[in-house]
Amino acid sequence: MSEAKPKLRKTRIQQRNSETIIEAALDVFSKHGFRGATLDQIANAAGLSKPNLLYYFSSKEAIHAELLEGLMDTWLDPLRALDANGDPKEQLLGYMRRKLEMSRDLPRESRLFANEVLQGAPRIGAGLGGDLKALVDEKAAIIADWSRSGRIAQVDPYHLIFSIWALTQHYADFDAQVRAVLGGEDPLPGAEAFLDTLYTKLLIP
Amino acid sequence: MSEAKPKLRKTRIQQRNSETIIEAALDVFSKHGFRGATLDQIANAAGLSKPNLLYYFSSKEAIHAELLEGLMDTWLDPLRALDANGDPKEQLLGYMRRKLEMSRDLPRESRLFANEVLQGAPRIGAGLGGDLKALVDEKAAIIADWSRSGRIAQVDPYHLIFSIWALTQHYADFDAQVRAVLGGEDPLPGAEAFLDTLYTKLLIP
DNA sequence: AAAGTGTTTGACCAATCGGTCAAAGTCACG
DNA sequence: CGTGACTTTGACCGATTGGTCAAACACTTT
Repeated sequence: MSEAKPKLRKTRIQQRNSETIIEAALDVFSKHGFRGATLDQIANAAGLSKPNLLYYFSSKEAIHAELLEGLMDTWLDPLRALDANGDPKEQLLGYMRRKLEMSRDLPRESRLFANEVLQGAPRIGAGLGGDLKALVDEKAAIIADWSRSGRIAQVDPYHLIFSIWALTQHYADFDAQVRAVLGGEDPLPGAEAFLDTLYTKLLIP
Repeated sequence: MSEAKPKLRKTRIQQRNSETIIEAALDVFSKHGFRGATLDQIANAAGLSKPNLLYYFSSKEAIHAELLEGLMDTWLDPLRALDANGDPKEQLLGYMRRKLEMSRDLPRESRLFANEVLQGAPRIGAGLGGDLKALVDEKAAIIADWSRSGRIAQVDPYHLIFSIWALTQHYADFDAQVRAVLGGEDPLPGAEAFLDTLYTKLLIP
C-alpha cells in the first residue's frame, strides 16, 4: 500500500543541513507540539534562515512528517526485539527495561509521539492502524502462547503491552509532574525497581 | 500562599454563558492544546461571538487558567478518597477503578492535563509542586504504613501512585493508539480486568 | 576563469491570531 | 415606560505565522 520513496540527498551540504534541521525540529516540536512550534524557532535552533529551511523541506508539515517517519522505526525496535525463542519472563522484563531506557535517553522522541497521539494521531493514524498494529498482533500472539503453555501467568497480551508503554513513557511524557511530586530525586532508579517487581509478580504463573 | 477569590457571577446570563464558554473551551483545548486552540473555535463551539467571549474572560489565558483550576479538584478527588482506615487492597483497587472510570467518563479533562504536563506544566507548575505534592505525600505515607505493617507487599508508594496514573490515563490520552491496535473493540473492559489482576498480584504481601 | 549548479537570504505577502472599541441592542426594575 | 446597567457585535488593529521570490552568493567542474 505504501510507495517506496528514494529520498536521495545528493550533496554533503544537503545531508548535513537536513540532519541539522531534523534535529532542531525534534527539539522544538517535542517541546511545543506541532501547532505550538514555529518555523522561526526551528530555523533559529538549526542556525539557518527561515527561507533556507524551506529550501530543504517544502513545508512545516513536511519536516514533521519526515521526523515522525524516521522515528517510528527507532521507537518500535525494542518490541521487534522480543524473541519468541527466549525466556518469556526475561524477554518481557527486557522489553520493559529497554523502553524505560528510551524514556531516559530519548525523552524528546517520546513527547513528540505523545503529542501526536494526544491530538488523535491526525498525521500518523495510518501508521498506527498498519505497521504498529501488525507488529503488536505478532508479538501478542507470542505472549499468548507463553500464557497458554503455562510459562507465564494468564494475561491479556494486548493490555500487557499497553501497560509497558504507559508505565515507561510516563516517566518521559509526565516528567514535569513526576519531578514536582518527588522533589529533586531522580525518578528513574526507583521506577526500574518498582517495575521489576511489578512485572515479576504479574508474570508468575 | 493562595488568595481566596470570590469570583462572584452576578446575573443569570453571566452564570450561563460562563459555563457555556468553559464547556466549549474544554472541548477545544483538550482537542488541540493551548497553542493549537483559537478563540474563534471556542467562540464558535460556545455559540457566541469572539468579542462576547472576551466580555466574560479577559483573555485566552484566563479561560485556560479557570478551566484548569476548576478541574484540579475533580481530578484529585479519587486520591483524596483513599482512606487510611479502610482495607488496603480494597482502597487501592478502588482508587485505580475510580481513575479508570474517569478516563472513560472524562477523557477531555484527562487530555487537557496531559497536554499541560507534556509541555512542562508552564501554567500549572505551582499547583503540581504545591497542592498535588502535599496530597501525594500524605497518601504515600498511608500506603507506606500499610506496607510496613505487612498488610500489603513492600512497594514504593510514590511509584505505585504514578503507575495508577499512567495506566488509567493511558486509556484516555492514548485512546487513538489503543483503538488503532485493538480494532473496533472497546478497550475499557479488558483494561479493568487486566489492572485488577495486576494490582491484586502486586499487593499480595 | 567561466559557466553552471547548488545554496543562502532580505524583503515581502496573505492569512490568521488575540484583542480592542464604540455603538447598538436587551434586560431588570422603580 | 423610562432609565440605567448589562450584553452583544461589526469593524478594526497590530503582531505573528507559514510561505514566496528574485537576487546574491558559493562551490564544483571543465
